[in-house]
Amino acid sequence: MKSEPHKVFEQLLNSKGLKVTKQRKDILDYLLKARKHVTPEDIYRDLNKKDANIGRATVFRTLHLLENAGFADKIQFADGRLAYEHKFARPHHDHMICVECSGVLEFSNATIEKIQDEISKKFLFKPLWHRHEIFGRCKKCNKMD
Amino acid sequence: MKSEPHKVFEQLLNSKGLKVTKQRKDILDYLLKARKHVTPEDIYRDLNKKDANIGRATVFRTLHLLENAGFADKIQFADGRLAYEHKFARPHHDHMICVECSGVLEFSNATIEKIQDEISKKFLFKPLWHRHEIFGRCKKCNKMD
DNA sequence: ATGATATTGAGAATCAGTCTCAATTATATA
DNA sequence: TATATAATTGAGACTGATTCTCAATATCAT
Repeated sequence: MKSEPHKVFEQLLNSKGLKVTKQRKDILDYLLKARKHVTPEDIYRDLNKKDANIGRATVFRTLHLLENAGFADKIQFADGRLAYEHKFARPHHDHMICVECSGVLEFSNATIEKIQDEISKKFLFKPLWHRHEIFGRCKKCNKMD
Repeated sequence: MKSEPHKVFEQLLNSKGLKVTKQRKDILDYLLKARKHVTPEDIYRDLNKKDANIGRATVFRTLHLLENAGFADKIQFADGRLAYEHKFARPHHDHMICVECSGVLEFSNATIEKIQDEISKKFLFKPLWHRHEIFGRCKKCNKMD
């Protein structure tokens, strides 16, 4: 049986006249099962380990599709590498990113969000999305100094 | 006569056993005079228009140097392009970035900064720097829709 | 001025991401 | 189910940004 996210994804594809392909399902699956942020290269490598072969281009194309549909979000590590996470049944949150181990902690704060909106309004700026990342050393990496 | 930032920069170089070269001074100068965020390519192009020829590698090397020393900050536009600004006599601030025209507005808010610190403390995360960018449409670009 | 050392620019190399295009696959409809 | 149409695919060429390599050059302490 299909999981809810797969259903929702297929609805999106149908509504746009796009096709439900094995590759698209595999990539969504991979994101759903990942316990952490994954890079496009992770997806490419791991999916090719198994049966299917899947091109790099398809990985990027599908990630953009998911991102634009609001089903995935990306973050960027301190060295510039991009990584993705799915957004199904996950409320909005921002990240603390360890500069040593690239570990990611999540946080969210209603007051910050509210102030952001007020600031935007004051500048007549229409916010579409934001990125709030705190870079530093996580508990573990901080100990080792 | 030398501006204060140049003095401070040369002190840094001396303290690290690095040399004060024409290229490094030119790049700092360029950043100090720029009225907006500039890309490495801007710097490369404009400095080569004049007398000096300066390599791309040197532009990147010097920007990293300035960034690590805390004399420059970078932001990233919606399409991923990087741009730099100097930080001399400029208090900390964050950015609103227009997804249409790449225009940048600055904001800063003490309450947000305070909450960030509290959150970090709660997670035993040692914050080093942060990036808080709101992407959207500026007043001008919003009108045109 | 000299010598030790850091820095430089040119161009090769790398890397992530995009593009092109012929072959393949999904889907609507007969 | 077979067929027609249009979207999708993977391979590999391409791009643009950044880094690397290295011989030539510039800085600086002496």
